[in-house]
Amino acid sequence: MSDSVVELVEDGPCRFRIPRRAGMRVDGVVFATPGLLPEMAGDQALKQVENVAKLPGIVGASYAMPDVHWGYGFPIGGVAATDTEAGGVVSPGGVGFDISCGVRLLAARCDREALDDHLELLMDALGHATPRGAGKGAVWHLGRSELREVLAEGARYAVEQGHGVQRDLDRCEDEGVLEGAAAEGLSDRALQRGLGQLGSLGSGNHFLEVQAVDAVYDERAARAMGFAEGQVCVMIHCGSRGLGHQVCTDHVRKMDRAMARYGIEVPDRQLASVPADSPEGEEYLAAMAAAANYARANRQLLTESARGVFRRIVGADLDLVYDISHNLAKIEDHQVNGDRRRLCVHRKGATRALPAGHPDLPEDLAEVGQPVLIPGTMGTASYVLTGVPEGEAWYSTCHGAGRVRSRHQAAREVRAGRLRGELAEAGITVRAGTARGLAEEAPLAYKDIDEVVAASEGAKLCSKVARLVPIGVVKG
DNA sequence: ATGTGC
Repeated sequence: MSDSVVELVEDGPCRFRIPRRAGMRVDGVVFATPGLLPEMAGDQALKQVENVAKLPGIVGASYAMPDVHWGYGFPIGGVAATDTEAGGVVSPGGVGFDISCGVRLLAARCDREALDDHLELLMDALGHATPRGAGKGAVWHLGRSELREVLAEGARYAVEQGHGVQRDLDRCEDEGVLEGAAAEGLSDRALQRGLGQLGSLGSGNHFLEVQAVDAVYDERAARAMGFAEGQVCVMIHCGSRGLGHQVCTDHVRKMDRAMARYGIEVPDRQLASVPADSPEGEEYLAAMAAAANYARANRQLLTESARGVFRRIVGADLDLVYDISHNLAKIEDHQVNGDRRRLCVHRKGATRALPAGHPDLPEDLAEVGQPVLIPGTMGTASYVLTGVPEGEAWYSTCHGAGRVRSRHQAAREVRAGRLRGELAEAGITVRAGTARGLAEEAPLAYKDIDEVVAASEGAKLCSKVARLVPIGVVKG
């Protein structure tokens, strides 16, 4: 089909536009440098940006972040907001299978020199204390009633049960709990999968990493966030495991059937969606919130197990810098053409980035903005950014490096043993789940994180606070 | 991402 070629117009620094044409309700906007545009053979990411622009009720534009790549229905690295008061839809594909997958950063009360003598011991202990791998759990074995509490109350319930401190809630997005969660709406299969996985990493690109602050670009922000150059940090990247996956599967199926009743047609079945304020839409948002709460509690429990290891081996405590999701739909108020509107903002592989002065920020971050946590790959840097007042795309930015090689292709090209050696030479020690998993996550399978962050900053989506480098990696 | 694919 000739119309499958996407027209892309250069439209300012780090910015391309996909002009509106037949069926599109808004433009597509791709924040990237030419070198970061998807070029993997068969990569349909830009076509997906165009498809998303056809969703009922979409406002602004169909946005793509510099780490954009091909995903289920929506591209990963996509942001789309719909007007809930004007028939705007919600789509599970706009959130992704790993609901509320996200990143949490902890600052250790020690500098990197403190690890010199016992890094291997520390990594062995972290590897031992961190359940991981497909289908594997869990730090906390739950009963059914406890699971319901986790789904309703998220990290707040974990902290109430003694797994954490008040600051863990103060520094978590939504203070640790997304309101409006309804565990009753979850299928028995979703609940069953959630029972045995709370406090586990999963697999793929999920990790727990010991890092050091390598450079600080914004001293004032770093101080307020709670870290300084040379300090040791722990970054945890994981999500809602099998439970979130099952919630997505269940609701894609339901919406696929319900769509016709609302007169909704989408260019790709993977974009299955219903009005956000319809019974099916509200049911999805409530189930999604429950999965998001599970993800936050999951990261909270992994935090507690890492804390135990750090106290025992290093004698240092870990303080939460922030916890932020990059796979979520949220109901948010925004200005649209001069009017305050209630939007359903889908961020899939994209991170909320609130600027200084935003009312949703905790008091001690009000003057510097929300920490935006961007994981690199296991051989490369990670970043802490913050939102900026210009913040287009409903205050959103990138979420990571973004894949450029498929898992299959990476596994074919990379030998795990050799990769492990290269990482060791670079001073990075790895505790891997499987050799295959390690190869699939090799740095060469991803875009250059430094370029992605530079493009995000160049597009005025965020501003750099600090760069972190890996020391030890626990891989799923 | 995922008890790794209809």
